[in-house]
Amino acid sequence: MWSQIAEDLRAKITDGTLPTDARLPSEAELTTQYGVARATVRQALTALVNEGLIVPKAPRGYFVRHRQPLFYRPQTEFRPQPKTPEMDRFMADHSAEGREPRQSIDVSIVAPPPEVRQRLKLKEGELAVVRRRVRYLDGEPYNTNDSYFPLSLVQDTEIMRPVDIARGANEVLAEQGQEQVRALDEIYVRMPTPDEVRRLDLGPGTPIACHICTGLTADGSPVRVVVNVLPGDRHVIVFEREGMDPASNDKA
Amino acid sequence: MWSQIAEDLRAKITDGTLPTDARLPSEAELTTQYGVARATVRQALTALVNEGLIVPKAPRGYFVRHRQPLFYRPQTEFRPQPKTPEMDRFMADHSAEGREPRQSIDVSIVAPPPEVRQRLKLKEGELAVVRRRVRYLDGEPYNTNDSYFPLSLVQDTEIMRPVDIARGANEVLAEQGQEQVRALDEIYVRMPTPDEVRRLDLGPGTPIACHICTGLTADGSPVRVVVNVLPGDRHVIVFEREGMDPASNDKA
DNA sequence: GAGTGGTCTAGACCACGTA
DNA sequence: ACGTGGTCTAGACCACTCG
Repeated sequence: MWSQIAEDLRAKITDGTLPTDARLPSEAELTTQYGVARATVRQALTALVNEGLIVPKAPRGYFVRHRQPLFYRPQTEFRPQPKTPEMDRFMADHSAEGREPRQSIDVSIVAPPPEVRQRLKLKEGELAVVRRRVRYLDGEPYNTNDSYFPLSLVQDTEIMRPVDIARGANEVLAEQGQEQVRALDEIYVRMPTPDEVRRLDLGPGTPIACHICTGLTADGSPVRVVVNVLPGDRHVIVFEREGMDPASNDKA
Repeated sequence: MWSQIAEDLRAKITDGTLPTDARLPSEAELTTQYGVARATVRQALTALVNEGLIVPKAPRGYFVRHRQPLFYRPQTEFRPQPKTPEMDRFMADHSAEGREPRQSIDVSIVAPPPEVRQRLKLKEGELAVVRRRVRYLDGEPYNTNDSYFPLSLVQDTEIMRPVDIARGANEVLAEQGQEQVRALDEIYVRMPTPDEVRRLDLGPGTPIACHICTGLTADGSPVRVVVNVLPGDRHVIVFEREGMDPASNDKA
């Protein structure tokens, strides 16, 4: 039974018999060891791969994956904070720590995907400007950050140029009379699309958090939608709260 | 090539040719249709299952999975809110909406798992009280909520009884001179353990968010750790913010 | 060249719902 | 009774990397 083999190996991983980065027995070894066909061993190993516990490295074997808190990076994203002007916060946060942050920016005019179109309250066919970015840390892709703006609001502004905006996009929006004063954050958890796998170089068994942030003006009309894709193996979302009720929906 | 088959089917799902709940062609049909062996078709289908796109239903076929926002449930968890006394917020929130909330409670004394032990700053071997709960909505498991307290703090209090605590656990802690005034929230995204799959009845390809909340007193010592496990297909984490900087670490 | 995983074939038997 | 997916076998060839 393949699930038995998987269970054995899983136990050895979680109890430390097979530590991080250790090499598992080869498929051939496991077939003789358990006296089953190779496909059966393979099914067990595939299960562990999809659980995110191990990773197959081409012609060298299966290896125990790095444990979760690899990048134990408290994201300041969800902690209300004073503005950090002059520089993108991602860059500022991480370059202060001996890491090497880098990002690619790419600006284009697109028909926004449905989930963005709805949040921006655009009609079918209306266009948006998207600033698509991939952030890297020490050369590894860390997350993506796609900011969508209604084309009508930002046409001919700095936002359409594929470089950092030193003042921040909010300033630019404010100049257009579209100051953003409120935001709605939604976080979805799901498996990545093949596109996301490519863009972020995700291993198998790596789920992602999709953080969609909708920025609103004082009168409640949306002026931007930011879609962040955060690979689960590289992110811990952290925030602090003051106040009495810590356990969230927990009272007892 | 199995990835070609997967791509074909994936396209049909995302473009709506195969809508939600539609039945895919059977493995046998696909083998003749593509002229390949069954195992090859199977590999393609398994990939889609692990992406969370389809679900195999025992002897009836593969079906397109419900789309993400099944329970489009704004969680109030992350929005600082006034206390709702008298009743567990989970129950209050959802019974107000024609849903049927239910929860099981089970209290025990345990050696806490490492991630809890560290956050409670307990020494190796020190014990904790855990109130383990599974929340159900309309009969389906919705999430789990395990609250850990240092045994020394809550011995012989209401917290050790396996029933709702009307006043809320915070009140009880406060009476012990351990009022919680601050909290640290961490959210991890990963694939579930087999345990979690059982407890929450998770389908394949369903990642989870693990929300760990550490409650602190005024002097910074931890008094409780709550581990919430939120299945990705049943949760959208939502919160609102006031203030200028909506796009999180996004400035440009 | 040897060993690895990646892919594929062509069978087989089973449990299980549905008709 | 039949068709479904779930499991398993016993092979095969490949591309790749390593020593």
